[in-house]
Amino acid sequence: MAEKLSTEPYKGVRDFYPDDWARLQAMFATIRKTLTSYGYEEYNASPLERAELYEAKTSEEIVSEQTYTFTDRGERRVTLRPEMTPTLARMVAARRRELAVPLRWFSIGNRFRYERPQKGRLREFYQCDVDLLGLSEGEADLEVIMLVKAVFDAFGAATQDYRIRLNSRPLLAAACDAAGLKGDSVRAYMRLLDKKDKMDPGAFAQAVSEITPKDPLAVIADAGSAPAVAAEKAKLLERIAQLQTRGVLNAEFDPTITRGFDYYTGVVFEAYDTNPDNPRALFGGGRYDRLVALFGGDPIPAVGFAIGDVTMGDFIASRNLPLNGETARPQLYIGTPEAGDIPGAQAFAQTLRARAGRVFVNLTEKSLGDQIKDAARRGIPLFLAYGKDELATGTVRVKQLATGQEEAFPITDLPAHLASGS
RNA sequence: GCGACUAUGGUGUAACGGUUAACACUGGGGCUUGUGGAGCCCUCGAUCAGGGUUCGAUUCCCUGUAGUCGCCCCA
Repeated sequence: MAEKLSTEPYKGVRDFYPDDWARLQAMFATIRKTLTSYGYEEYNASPLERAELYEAKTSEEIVSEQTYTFTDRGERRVTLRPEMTPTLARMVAARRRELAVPLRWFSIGNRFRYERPQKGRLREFYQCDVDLLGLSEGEADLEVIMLVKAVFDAFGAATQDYRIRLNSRPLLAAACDAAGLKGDSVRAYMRLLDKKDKMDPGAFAQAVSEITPKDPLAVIADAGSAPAVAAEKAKLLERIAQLQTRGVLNAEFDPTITRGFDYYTGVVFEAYDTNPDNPRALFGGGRYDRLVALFGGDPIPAVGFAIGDVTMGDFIASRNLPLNGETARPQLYIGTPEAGDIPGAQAFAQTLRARAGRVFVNLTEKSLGDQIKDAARRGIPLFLAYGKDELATGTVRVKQLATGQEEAFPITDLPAHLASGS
């Protein structure tokens, strides 16, 4: 070995040691349970996609500079998926005639972005994408936003812990139109709007005046002068009122919510942490009615959102919400007084494993006392020795490490629940 | 892509430009060969990399790398 290998993970990505992975899996389990209870089904796909999939709907510049893209040995350009929605649209379009719409689908997996890592942003992160496809605006939008609340509820978050801020792309478009904005200046204005929260009011007003004499936000505030704006605004406010009656009490209209992406065609929304120290978007999504049609055929309208593991993890930690991430630990440590006891102990363990026990057998030559210490250090709650004494008496003594209490059982009749942790 | 700050055993910290880089935890071993985590003893283990200044660099300077935080971007 000429040079020592680094133990650091690659830039911007994380290692998940068993405790870390268990915590992440616990988060996913909560989300998965909530979504499946609403009839949503899980799908998945390879993280490798053809680069054209992203080039089709966004600029080549973004694909080349902010994705992991390479050319394979067959001269195909390949991208590590930076998001799931194009993959979803591709999969749905491929089987559009055989899938039963409306589709309620979700997917949990990793995404890759080639960017400078910073707070809440890594080069690989996990995300859960939730989508409802095949229905136009209306009830589908409401259900999806109710799902946002359901997921927060499942984590034990209170209504005042977060806010759901809604806006409408058609409303923004109508307001920009009424203010006389066109083309590039619409884009510039939207970018500015997205940053309004971070800017002081004077700077914002100054920046707006450099783009347009008339601020579209003022048009939205006083919609009376523009019928198209008034209609879109009324529709959105009506939707928020409907959410209120369905128990989503923290939904509110926020005309500064834009979402960075072009494919949204209707409602857009973000769930924000109300903790002022963590003013981050926890969930984000919206309606995209024309994306599936990029693959040909009739358009399939869709609405959905995504939950990121980093921001959600920060939220859970900052609120001290419970997350039981230890369920996969072994529950029973079988000690072996002599090395010759191991084959018998393994056979005995096998009877427990067959009944869902999480159990392992000591393979070291440590003394029995050291084996108990070892079990305690590993956080395994139960210990039993399996050697000549047990074989002679036909009983095993199960010791609870936490209390030191022991209970004797016949070898042939050890309750399976002891080892399965329930 | 741009900028700021940071970098010492596995972890957390110390060391004025000057002895053998210190301490705690962790790890390994022992006291202790069929039932405990304590305690005591022993022990492994580090100056991110490369240049420069200097009699002498963990310390000062430069470059690189990595981390953190901003900007850009945000799917």
